[in-house]
Amino acid sequence: MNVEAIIKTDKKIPLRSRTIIHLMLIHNKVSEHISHALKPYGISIQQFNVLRILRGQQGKPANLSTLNERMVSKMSNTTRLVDKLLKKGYANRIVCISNRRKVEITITDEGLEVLSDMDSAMKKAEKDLLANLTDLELKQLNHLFNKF
Amino acid sequence: MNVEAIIKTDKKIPLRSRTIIHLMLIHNKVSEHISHALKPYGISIQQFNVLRILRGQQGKPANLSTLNERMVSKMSNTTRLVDKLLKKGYANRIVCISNRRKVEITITDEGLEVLSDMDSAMKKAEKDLLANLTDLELKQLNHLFNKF
DNA sequence: TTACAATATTTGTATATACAAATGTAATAA
DNA sequence: TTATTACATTTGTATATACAAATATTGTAA
Repeated sequence: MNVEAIIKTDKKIPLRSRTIIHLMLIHNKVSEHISHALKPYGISIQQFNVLRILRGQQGKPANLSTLNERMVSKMSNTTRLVDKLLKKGYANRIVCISNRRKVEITITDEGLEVLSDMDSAMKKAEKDLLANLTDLELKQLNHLFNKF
Repeated sequence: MNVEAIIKTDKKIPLRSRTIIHLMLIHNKVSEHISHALKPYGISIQQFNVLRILRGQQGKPANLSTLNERMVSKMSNTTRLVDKLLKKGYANRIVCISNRRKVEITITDEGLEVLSDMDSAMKKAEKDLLANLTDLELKQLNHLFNKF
């Protein structure tokens, strides 16, 4: 993936700018690929992410602030994100009895089922995207990412 | 930036998944920082990017397909993106006389002026974001990015 | 010349997102 | 008890984005 070729410029881009642009380009590629992999399930990356968090709770309900804390990309409107999962029957939402300001969200059996299908699609997407990187290189990448 | 700490999990995440999540987290951080840097100018990253492309044309007008080709993140609706730049007085749009299906877009003097201010803000944002990375590390990062 | 396909952009529509304000509930202090 | 503040979520609104369909123009073949 050569930056200059992709954005069709013949100018030399300064190292820092180039790194940022490169990151953006790769992010686009990755998120497009993942969205595409999830498309058959009619679910967005964000919704998928929330489902995974709910499963990770192992039965224990999560409230909105917990979800927000654990989401990869925080967004201001977790309410409406959960709305969509409810409508699809993948999640339940009840008002918390001990503190009625809070809300308790759990994943349904149907949610668990589709999620496990999505997992395989996701694994495949990850494998495709990282096909040219060795384990060592992936570790180096993670190491460099730690410096951000 | 430790992935597990940020998404608050105590589970060990497989290397590939971890890399993808890490990338997403860093992208969020970077794009938030940049949006924030551009906020005083009331412009989005996408609009800023189009302005830079227009400047790169050095007077030569660009049409929509050219813009689309050169944009870092392609999007389906460059028309409306340019609309916003027109409304702000940063760009001009005229129908191409040799081929009236096409449209010729140029940057205005005012556009050039604000863009040069935005450049400094952008440079600063890049410097902040990459403060912990040496030139060698940046090169390594770009090298690894090439494998995507 | 007419019909058809290809090109370039625009418009419509549904959905997503950001941000601020509003709502409802609980905790605390006077 | 009554205000006041803090908390958790929801709602309103403006803007952004994805995708498909529509429009307008040009090129080409019968």
